[in-house]
Amino acid sequence: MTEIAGEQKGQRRHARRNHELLVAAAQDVFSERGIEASLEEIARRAGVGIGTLYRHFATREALVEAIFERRIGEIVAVTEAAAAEPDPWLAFVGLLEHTVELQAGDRVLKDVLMRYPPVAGRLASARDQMRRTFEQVIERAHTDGGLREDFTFADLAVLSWSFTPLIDATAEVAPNAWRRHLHVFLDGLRVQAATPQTEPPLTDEQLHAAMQALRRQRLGHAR
Amino acid sequence: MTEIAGEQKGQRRHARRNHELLVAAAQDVFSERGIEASLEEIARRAGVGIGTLYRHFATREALVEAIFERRIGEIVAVTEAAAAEPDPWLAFVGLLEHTVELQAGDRVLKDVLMRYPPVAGRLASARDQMRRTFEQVIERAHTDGGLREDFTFADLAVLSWSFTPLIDATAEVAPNAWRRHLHVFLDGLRVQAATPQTEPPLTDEQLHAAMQALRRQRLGHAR
DNA sequence: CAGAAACCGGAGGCTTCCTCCGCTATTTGG
DNA sequence: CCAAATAGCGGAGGAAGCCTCCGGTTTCTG
Repeated sequence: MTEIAGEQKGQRRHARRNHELLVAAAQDVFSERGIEASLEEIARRAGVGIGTLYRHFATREALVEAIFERRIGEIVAVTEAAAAEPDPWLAFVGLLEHTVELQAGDRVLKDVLMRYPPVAGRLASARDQMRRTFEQVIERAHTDGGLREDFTFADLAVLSWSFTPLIDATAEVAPNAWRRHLHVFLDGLRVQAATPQTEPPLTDEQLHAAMQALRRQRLGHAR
Repeated sequence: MTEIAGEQKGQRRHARRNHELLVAAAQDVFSERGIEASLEEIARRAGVGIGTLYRHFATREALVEAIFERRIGEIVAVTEAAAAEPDPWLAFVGLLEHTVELQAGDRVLKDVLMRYPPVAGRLASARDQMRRTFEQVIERAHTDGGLREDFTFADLAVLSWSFTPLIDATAEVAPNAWRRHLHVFLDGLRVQAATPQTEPPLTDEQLHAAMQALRRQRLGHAR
């Protein structure tokens, strides 16, 4: 179904060109209007028929994925750079800060992380790589950084979702407000502050289900 | 524009009846399908033409408001009950827990708080009353409950928004997951855990603007 | 250079939002 | 008690978006 952008012999020149025009137009339109922008407008802006858009990208998700294929390397690089900090606690804090900064600075990215969590598909391997990085940083912070022991990767995922409404609300008026929220949370994440938790962390299965629920609930129910 | 449900002399019997049918149908449909459910379906379910729906409730917001007019007293009561706890810290914790419980337990309420923050309108006085309650509880927790000094009402509002994605994602799979998140945050809110904040709290104006941004950004931009 | 494969674009069916207006039901004045 | 007035009803219809389908066009290949 989905076109794989390869170097197919029989592929017409304009097909590739249209593919790129569409991705570029989608990038523009999504960042102006949000991830729910009209696909017809994207086709119009790309100077292409709506049918062409749908042939290249069978779903809105496919279009989003194509946009992120361009940027995913950069995102992975940011997380790995943060992980390179030698002090375990500072690495942990930096990783969180840079992750949220990325979300706060790019509306499309934020929407994607919220609404189209990469539960599967071509971006999955990048996601897995990021997960490993996060887990290493958490591990280091546990053993030698003063991070409370009961904090898991799933907690981190959940935490990153929680910033979305805050970022949406304050983007125009106080674009750094999220830092205040994170600061308090970080104070609660130090081992000295920790008080026994009663609620267990999400298991991997629960986390996976939660990501899918997020995806479903966000836009439209009947599909 | 909006009908004021009074005891107008010249008002026909069926007008009032339809008003109630619509509110009841809206309650049902919104809780089944979410706050974005089709208004035409609400009209169908109420056994009424779409035109009638729009005459009674000029906008979706008006319909939402009418639903909450029924429940707002109960919500205020919950917050005041929590505030009645004598121990200042426990009162603060209980207030937060009960507020989030309310959101987690009622999909429509959660959506409303997120998407239609009562920035104005008939529900404003209830909102103001709740704000006073919250501020009193915060004040008590500051002076005698071990709450960190830099925590303000605006922080609390922002905090309550932050639960939405978490609740959405985990409602089916781990309906108490939000408690874990809140627990960490509360650990960070104790004065012993507090570390100096660099980012100032939102001012009232910023909070107001943030609420309006939330309202706008959520569903549809051009309206 | 012609046949074939790949590709294009938009018409059209469907859904939803919201407005407008002809019609019905209820009320009220004579 | 009967009509004129008026509050209220309901759905047709325009606008916009989603997605499918298919006749026509472009590009490649032999």
